[in-house]
Amino acid sequence: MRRSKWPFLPYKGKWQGSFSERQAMETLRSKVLEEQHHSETNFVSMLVDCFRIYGSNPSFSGYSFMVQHLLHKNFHSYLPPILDHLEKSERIDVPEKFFVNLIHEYGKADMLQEAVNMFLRIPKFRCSPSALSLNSVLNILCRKNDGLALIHDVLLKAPALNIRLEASSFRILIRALCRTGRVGFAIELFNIMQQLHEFIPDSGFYLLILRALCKYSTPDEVMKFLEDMWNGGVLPSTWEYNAVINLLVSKGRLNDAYSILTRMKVEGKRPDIISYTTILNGFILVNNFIEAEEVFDEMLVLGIDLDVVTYNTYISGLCKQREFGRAYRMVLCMEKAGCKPDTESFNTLMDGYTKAGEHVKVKEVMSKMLEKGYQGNSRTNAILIDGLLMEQKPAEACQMLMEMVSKGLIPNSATFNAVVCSLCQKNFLDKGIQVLEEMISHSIAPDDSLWEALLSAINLRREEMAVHLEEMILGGSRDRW
DNA sequence: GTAGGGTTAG
Repeated sequence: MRRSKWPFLPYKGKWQGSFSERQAMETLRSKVLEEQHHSETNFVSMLVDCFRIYGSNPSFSGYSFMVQHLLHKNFHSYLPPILDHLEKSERIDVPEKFFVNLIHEYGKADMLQEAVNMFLRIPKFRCSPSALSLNSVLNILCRKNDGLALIHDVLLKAPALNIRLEASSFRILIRALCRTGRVGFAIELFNIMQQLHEFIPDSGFYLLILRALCKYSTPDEVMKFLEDMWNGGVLPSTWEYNAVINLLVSKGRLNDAYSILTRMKVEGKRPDIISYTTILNGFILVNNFIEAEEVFDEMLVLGIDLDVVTYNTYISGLCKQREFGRAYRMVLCMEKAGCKPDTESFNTLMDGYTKAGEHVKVKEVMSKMLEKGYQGNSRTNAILIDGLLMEQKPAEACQMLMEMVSKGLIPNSATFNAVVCSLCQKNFLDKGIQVLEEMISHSIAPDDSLWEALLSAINLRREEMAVHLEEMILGGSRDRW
């Protein structure tokens, strides 16, 4: 519907009021725009004067406009006088939306205490706050770590403001607790919400907590909560089940992980490529190649389109079984099966050959990779360095590592540590220290074995020098002194 | 309606 262009709509029963307010607002708008701000600008009198010209007091729109203007200009410190004035304007009942916005803006400006104070002050503006205001303040407090400490106080004072906590408020709190890894408290609050406040949680609550448990908790806790969910008639999606499987696999609980896969099928949710690859990898990690093979076969039977991650995982399994022929063929043939290998496919194969001491084959795969147009990445180099260390060639490994660094490919701590250790053990103390300096400049922490190797190399050097010095002194004193 | 989540140097 089109709104009338004319301002002659009844406003508080008087169109004159509306008209003069419009004029005052126009004046205020232009005044604010042309005003060159300096520290002594008095925004309250600017507001009051604009309205006084037309014989009235500032309307709510006037206050609101001024507040918006100050927020827009980031003049937060000029707000208090305006707000004080609004508080004393007894004929204006301030709508709650105004405070929700203000609290949000204080949050954006990191003025958390001001936001809390504003929230607690709402009734003084002839407004009854609801869960809307409470949620807005909880939202900003939950986002920042500094804010979490203020939540307790806000919750304690909420009843005095006549605000009833709603499910949405609990959701904000539980989400914050989950995000910061305090899942135990989240579950506690979740229980309080159901028992004391008699809320029936929707599936969103369960999923929020389940996801956090997968990230921060133990398999037992996750399985326990999963039981609760099932009993509560809430079924996780494939997404959540995959997170559960991932946790179980990472803790070596392969049987539990596999039972989740079975459960998914019972619930009619088809486990996807992520579910299967995670389990496939799990069986390979614990050297259970028979089960791994079965999982892989099941994927093929179900017609799941294998992707490069699945292939790479499977290839790593073949390498662990020293089935290098099959692994090599798979890297070369997977493209025909509809999946282009990536650098990691070659890396996996090279890593397998390296661990088996097949250094000639490593070079062969490397040239194959380059021939096919793939560039090595930092892991390729790390694998090659590993090979050189195994061949007892620490100086060459060191050179390769330094070349990597100069190209901006920063190896991880394991590679750095291994190179420094080998250098020290072979008595290349200076080179070792040079690499150590490089590590430290990239904030990579040396591990205990490195310090040990370094110290024994230093001791060895000291003994050599002591012997050398002794010989020098004994030899020289005879003639000169 | 979609991506995301899964491998991978110890």
